[in-house]
Amino acid sequence: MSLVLGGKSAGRVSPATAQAVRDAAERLGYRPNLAARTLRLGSTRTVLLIVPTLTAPFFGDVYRGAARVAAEHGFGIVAYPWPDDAGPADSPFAAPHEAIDGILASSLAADVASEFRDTPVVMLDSDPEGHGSAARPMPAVLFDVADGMRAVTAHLADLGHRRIGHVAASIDQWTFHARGEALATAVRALPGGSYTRTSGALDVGSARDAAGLLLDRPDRPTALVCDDDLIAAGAYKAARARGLDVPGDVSVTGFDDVQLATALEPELTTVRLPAEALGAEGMTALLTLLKGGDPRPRSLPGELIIRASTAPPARGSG
Amino acid sequence: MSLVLGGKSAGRVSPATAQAVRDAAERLGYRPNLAARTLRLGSTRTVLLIVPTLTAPFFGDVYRGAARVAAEHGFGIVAYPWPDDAGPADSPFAAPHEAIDGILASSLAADVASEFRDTPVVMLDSDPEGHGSAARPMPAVLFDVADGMRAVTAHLADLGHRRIGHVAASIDQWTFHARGEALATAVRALPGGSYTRTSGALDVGSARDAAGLLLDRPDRPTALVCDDDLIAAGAYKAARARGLDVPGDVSVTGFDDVQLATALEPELTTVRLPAEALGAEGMTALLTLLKGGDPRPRSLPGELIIRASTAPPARGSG
DNA sequence: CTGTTAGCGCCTTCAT
DNA sequence: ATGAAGGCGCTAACAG
Repeated sequence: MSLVLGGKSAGRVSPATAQAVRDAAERLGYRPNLAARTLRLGSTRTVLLIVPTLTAPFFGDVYRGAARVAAEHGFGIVAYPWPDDAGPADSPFAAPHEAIDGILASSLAADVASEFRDTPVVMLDSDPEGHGSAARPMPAVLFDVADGMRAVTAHLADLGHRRIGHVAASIDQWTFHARGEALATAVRALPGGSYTRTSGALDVGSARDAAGLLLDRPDRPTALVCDDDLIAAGAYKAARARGLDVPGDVSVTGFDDVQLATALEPELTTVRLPAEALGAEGMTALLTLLKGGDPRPRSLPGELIIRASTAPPARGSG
Repeated sequence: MSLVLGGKSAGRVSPATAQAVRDAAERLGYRPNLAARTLRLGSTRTVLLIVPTLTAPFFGDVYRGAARVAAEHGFGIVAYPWPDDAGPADSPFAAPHEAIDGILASSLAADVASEFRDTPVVMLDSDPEGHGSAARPMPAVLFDVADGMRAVTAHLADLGHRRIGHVAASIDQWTFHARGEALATAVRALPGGSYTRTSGALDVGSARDAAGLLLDRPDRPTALVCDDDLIAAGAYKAARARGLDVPGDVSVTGFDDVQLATALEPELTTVRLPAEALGAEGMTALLTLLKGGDPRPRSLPGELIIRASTAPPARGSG
């Protein structure tokens, strides 16, 4: 009968019959029942993309990239926004667990990964090292944030900066840990380089206060490297509140290149991350994993976008 | 046997047996199979939340609100980011259609709603009137954007503004049409009020150019009302490029109160929309719809947040 | 080459 | 108060 619709008709049913069946199906508005198929096959051909609400600007691009390669393989993707303030405690996985074949977990806190022990998972922009009791590295696709931070440092060094302040995000995510380490290393490797650091929550007010601490030091940094673009907006405010010009008196850099970067005045020098590629590579890795393969780790380079928030340090302060 | 797990054991199985079964289930790591249950019941207890990628700032809050009331009724929610630039043409509904019980469609373009003729749907912040061939109003929960625009107008009028320019988003969404109409009406109702308007795409550059057109007019408006916060950022840029101070020379207002509003300098006067409530009310309406009821339309008021981007017009220009 | 059948795991009905 | 059985719609294996 309707095994035509499965696409298995090749060499089974006569083309004419096949067409007739298809026509009838179309006419009656027939739709294959997903639940029955899932029950029979034992797989849903659906993967769950977990994103943190807070870091959402990317989300659309990551989804698009993942959805594209998923579609090419007959998979669908649904998104789940992980509550920002939630540890692994309140796992909302009542339903999904049985309803999906795999998980793409983007930018999660270090220890939530342990939630999905029994479902294939690829970490995106997240700590590949397993945390908690049974530490075991997991497949991952990362942004090469270290390379991005080195590019930022090199750019500032070229301009003549040596005293560099880091306004960090006090968020327990791999990406921020990696950003901080890479920056500290790069600045300290600079001849005469000095690295100072404060941190705050991921909102404008906290970032302003954190940046202010750095700007009030006697040996005030000539450049503020911020963990992301929103923090950079806070740094702008701190500078302005002290009558300091950006970039005349302090250079400021961001990270991520979200829309905010060009909304600010002056426009922000920042690092653009290939979010869509992250989603696509992640889905590719998950597909490999589901086929029993062992996806090799990938790291996607960012791109330094130089705008108007960086300039040579004022004379006498460098 | 395991009908204990269905919670139907009350008055059927002895408590001791029930407990024994539950223990065994726990020990063996038993999980009910979702696909089988779905097949049997014919419902998935899952609803799809469709959000536009572009207007995503809200998304997290809408989801949270919807998920909360969904969970209270044993429903789960998955998110689907609708491609911004897509009309109804490339419907990606191959899979979801059969896998869900209902749809919450947020901030969609006017004509995409016709896609889901055969699935219960509640429109969020979207045109409740059916478009296309078979126009039929659909259940909806809206933001009372008209009220918000009236509040903006009243605030500006109180400050002494009469010549008000509207920097509109040229996006075919109910919310923007409604914002525009409400503003035009409110301004024209003002004694001596004059309303002028330009529009552009939803990005900073386009908004800057659009706002610039207004600022270059001989009878330059003393206040620029923007369709959303991002557009307001563009208006700031246009003003600054012309040596005009905000709010000294031009007042600027936004809409939505996203994070950007406080990242800008000066901080933006805007209208805060209750996104979480939108999600919650929407889910409640959908639940009613699924039970065969007829949810009554709701409209959720916003709140004018007065910050530093509005001030009385400069003397001689009002 | 084509049609028939068993059974995926669950819930509901009916028989004990 | 408990156990047995049918069937949801699909696909893969098998019989014709």
